[in-house]
Amino acid sequence: MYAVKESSTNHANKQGELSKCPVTFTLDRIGGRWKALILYHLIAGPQRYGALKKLIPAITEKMLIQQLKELEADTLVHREVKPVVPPHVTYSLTPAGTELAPVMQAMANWGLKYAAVEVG
Amino acid sequence: MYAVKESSTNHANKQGELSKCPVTFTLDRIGGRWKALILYHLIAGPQRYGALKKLIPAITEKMLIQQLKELEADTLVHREVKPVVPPHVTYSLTPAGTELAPVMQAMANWGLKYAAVEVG
DNA sequence: ATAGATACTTACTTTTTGGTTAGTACTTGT
DNA sequence: ACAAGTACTAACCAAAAAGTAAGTATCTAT
Repeated sequence: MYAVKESSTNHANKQGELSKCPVTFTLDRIGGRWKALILYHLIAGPQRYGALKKLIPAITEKMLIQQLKELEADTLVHREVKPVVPPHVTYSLTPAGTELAPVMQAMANWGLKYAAVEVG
Repeated sequence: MYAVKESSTNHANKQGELSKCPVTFTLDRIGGRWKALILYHLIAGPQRYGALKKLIPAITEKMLIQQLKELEADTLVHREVKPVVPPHVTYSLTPAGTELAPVMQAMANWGLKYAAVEVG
């Protein structure tokens, strides 16, 4: 016979939630499938909405806009609208977004090295 | 009246999938809510399963083990079992995992800086 | 005999994320 | 009058990720 299990639930563990570690803080803003990728493509400079769509062909319009909005809300990207028709909207990194560049750059470096390993 | 929409679906865009960018490659292995955090806590050195659980109180056992397994399958972490009872299992970074440290370190740096901004 | 320690495993449910498909606004050029 | 171009928006549904709660194995110490 075995003793009754104490529980390994998230709820029971939530006590530690407030004392978040810095990595968790960052992950909360740039985690997910798309955000780091979007930010990466903005490092080189501002991009129009349509340009981002082309740079990240796998993303759907819904996701691209949703993620851009969230990044904007977190003040990582800046959105600029030229009042013309058809619309002309440009996205760029804010200072806070720019300071994330090392993260994406490190990812790119690692990816370059190990993608090559797996192929070759 | 409007023209019929072409489609902005993922399927239609999948042509670009093979020519993956290096960031996507990296994200495929360390993306998600937990992996970067786990790797971060292994930078300082090998950790037992139970130690990781304490270092990351918000994670459930199921997730911790599942993520560790995936990281192991991607040869980012190494799992070592001492054949004793009770079990004694140690996780550590592989060379490939170690080379990801700059990513997590950059995240930690940014997190430290901007978490402070939000509070202060 | 049984409780304790450690590292898992499994079945099930909920939550979150993402995809599909369609539509809108507005102005210029034909 | 209408098609084209650009940047969205919204309703609905499916899939993936994560959470919950419980159980298992094995040896040591009591």
